[in-house]
Amino acid sequence: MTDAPLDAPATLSDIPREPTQDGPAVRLFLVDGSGFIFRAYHALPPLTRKSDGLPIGAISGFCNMLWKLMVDMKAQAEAPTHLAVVFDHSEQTFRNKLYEQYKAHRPPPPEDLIPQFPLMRRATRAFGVPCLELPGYEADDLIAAYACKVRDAGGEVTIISSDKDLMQLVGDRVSMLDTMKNLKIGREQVIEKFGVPPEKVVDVQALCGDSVDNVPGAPGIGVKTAALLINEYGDLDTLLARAGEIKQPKRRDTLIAFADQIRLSRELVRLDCDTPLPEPVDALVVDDPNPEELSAFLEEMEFKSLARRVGAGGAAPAQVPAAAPARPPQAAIDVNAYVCVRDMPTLDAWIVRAKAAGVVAFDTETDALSSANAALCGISLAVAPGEACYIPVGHENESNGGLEFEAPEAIEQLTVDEVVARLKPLLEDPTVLKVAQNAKYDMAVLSRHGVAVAPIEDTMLISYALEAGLHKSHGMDELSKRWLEHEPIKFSSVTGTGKSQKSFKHVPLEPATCYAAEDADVTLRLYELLRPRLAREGLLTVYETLERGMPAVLAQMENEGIKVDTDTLRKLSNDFSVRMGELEIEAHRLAGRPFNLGSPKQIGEVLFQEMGMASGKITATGAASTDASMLEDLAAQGHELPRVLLDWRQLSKLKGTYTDNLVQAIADRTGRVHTSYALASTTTGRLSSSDPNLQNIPIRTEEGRRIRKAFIAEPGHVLISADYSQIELRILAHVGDIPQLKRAFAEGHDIHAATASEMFGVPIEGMPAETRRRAKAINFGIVYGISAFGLANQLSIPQDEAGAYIKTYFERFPGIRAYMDRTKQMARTQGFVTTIFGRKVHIPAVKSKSAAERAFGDRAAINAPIQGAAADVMRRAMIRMPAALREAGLSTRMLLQVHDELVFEATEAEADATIAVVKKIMERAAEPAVSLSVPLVVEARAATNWDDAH
DNA sequence: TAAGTCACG
DNA sequence: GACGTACGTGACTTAT
Repeated sequence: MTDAPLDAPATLSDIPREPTQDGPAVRLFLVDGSGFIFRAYHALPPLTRKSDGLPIGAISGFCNMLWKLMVDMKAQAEAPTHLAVVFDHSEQTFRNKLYEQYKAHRPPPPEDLIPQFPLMRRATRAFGVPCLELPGYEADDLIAAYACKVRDAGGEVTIISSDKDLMQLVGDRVSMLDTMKNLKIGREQVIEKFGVPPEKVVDVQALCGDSVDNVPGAPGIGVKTAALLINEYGDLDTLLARAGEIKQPKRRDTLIAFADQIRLSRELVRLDCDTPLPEPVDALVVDDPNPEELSAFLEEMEFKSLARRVGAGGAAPAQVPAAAPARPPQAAIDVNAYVCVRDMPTLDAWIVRAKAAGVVAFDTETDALSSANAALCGISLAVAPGEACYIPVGHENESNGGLEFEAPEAIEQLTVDEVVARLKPLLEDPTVLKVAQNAKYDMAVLSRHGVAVAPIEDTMLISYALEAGLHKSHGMDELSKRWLEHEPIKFSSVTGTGKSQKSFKHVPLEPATCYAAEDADVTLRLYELLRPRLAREGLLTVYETLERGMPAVLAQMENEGIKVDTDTLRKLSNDFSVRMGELEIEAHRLAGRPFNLGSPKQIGEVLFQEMGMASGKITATGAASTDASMLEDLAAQGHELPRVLLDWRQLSKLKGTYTDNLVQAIADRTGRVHTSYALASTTTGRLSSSDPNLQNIPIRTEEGRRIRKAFIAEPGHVLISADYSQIELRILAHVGDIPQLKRAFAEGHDIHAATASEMFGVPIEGMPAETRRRAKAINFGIVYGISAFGLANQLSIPQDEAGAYIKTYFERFPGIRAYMDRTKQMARTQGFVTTIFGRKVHIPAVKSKSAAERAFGDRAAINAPIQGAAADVMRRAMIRMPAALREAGLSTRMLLQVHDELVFEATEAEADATIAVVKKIMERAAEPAVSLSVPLVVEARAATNWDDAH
């Protein structure tokens, strides 16, 4: 923890606030910035920022004190209307011209305080408070000038300081406040300290001087004597004029001898009301901090607990602390309050409101589920909680199957083109933040209408950055129920389900408006609720660098699609059918009866009951397993049928999952296959691909590769596959700090052979293939959270032998053990683990009552930082890729991502240049956030089909 | 809708 | 010390 253990208040938002600038009376708070930071510095232990050791003790205290002040201020019956923090300017001041020695003997500030000075100003601005400073003047001069100005205009001033030099300013409407001691300093307190009222403090100070500031004063005269003299003679000028009357010879002589020095001292301590004002008083009006700026700053400083407190307050209007349960956070969601926009003036009015708000949530409705073919039905906007509209553009009356004689009456709505044209400037306006739930979908749809939505935030990804692993879904319905305690209208309830389900374009405008506008409304509410948590929970950087840029990139990839060779796939499908038929006949012959080869249950009956083969392991439900490894075992025992079943299964899988369906998946619009990537479906940060899944296209078998060959480039183009070599093991070597592995990677050795060599003490040259295979299995096992059982299973060796390997591995690479132990520890104590890029992966299973589930959680915890970091690296590369290609003048398109591989389509002419750019971006993707201690290596190749590009 | 299986990293 | 057992996905088929 880097936070100051200072007492800080709970929240801002629940404290009633006076309207600012209401009436003429200005109530100004002026904070003495230097005073604040010196007190913070001395009050706190020397804290440093965890990530880089930057000293931040003073700035932490400063922030806590400032925040506490802001909260306390608002709690006052007559809350201040104006607030500023005043700083010394580091240059020489006019006092040095008067007296060279002024403040000359002051020791330099402590070394670890120096780097914190500039941060004070940033902190102040981050809290939304004006900073005041002026070259040639001290903070005290500015404080005096503002205090005089406001006081003379009939306002009130409170100076937040305990500096005695400022006490001369105290008066009827000017007081001081020592926030550390919670003391108000008024006229009485000044008299107590100086023995004179505030207006005579300067005279006393001129006499007694100040050793700290090197104000000379009169030698031998202290505060008591000075006050006595001033009270006796009325003021300094009178005293000096009548010095000869003083009875005590020493005092008399001193005052006469040092009269000039005393007058000089008075000039040095006197604060001048005529100091120019760098900002008008009006500029100091109290304002709430910009939550984003403040969050970003606090996160950068790594002030977690303050960020939490701050975020719980003003930044999140929707979040109500437990203290105020009676008041609902926002107006309840009322779907009947939404507006259906069907004319231009109304649309324009909403656009104006969105611009004024600076933030607009939006959602697109389309006539299909997958974005590849979807046409726009309408767009909804939300400009404030509860204030949302729906703009239909593509709704139609449902035809009655052509039974009517006349065409159905057209629906009165704006056209797609005019609405898009009108919304485009808003959606692309850099000063208006757009918010969407699963922005990728909306961006894909809109990009087909020539709209590049930016800047954009995604509530789904915010939830994912915050809580990956805690929930299966980060979909809007779940988020709404989870955070707003509101169940949105179900899509199926407006479209119907099953056979009678209709396209959204056929939904009547009234229910369509309720449904669509509610989505935008909910999205905006979720945004206001979740977004402040990012900074508060230290995940802003993760979100900004690993999540936020992805929707645009993926939308583009999905829209691009990839070409597949229909003929090849059809031929394959036929070929597979024929061979499956042959295998089926053979299987029935061997079984002695027909049975369904696709039914594990029937296979079990045939193999284990009728043919009497020994059943091995059982499935979760207690049935005898017939999976591939089981069938392999039986085949190895000399049985014929299992081999036939294995062959049939392979072909069945390939045909059913790939050949037939890929052809079906070709979109009419483009003639290409468009997958859909899920950004928030895995726990580790990986993507997933579906409809169709293009991340599991076969490659491991010869038959399978024939399918991969059907993924092709357009004529005159090539596909380029670029994949990270051993990225997970490289990350393991880095996080586990394994010198041998790091060296092997640095020198470009075969990592599995090097592992085997290290473990078994055999040279790499002439190493038996089996030895390397075992090391390879162990390396993979480690990444998965190894167990003797799992390794034994994988290698088909006895469990104790596998256990011995693991033991040897840990002895040779003790860093791995340490990594595993600390990772498990972290998971168990915090409930989550993190990647080197800061991504959080929650592992709730580690807290389970079941030992089995806990063990499962342990393994997931070991794997997540490795798999997750690899995913982080890939995301960074992907986000940077489009600009890098563009800047290189290349027209190359990124098409697919398969975890550690990217697939591009380039013209033949641009292939080589593309490979160079792609390799560079991918290999440097970790930088500058993380400096890996192993090189990242990318292998890239171009060919006309995907298989040959490997 | 669950279970079993298997394609991928 | 017992507990099931490599990590992360999606899609298909059968069976309920």
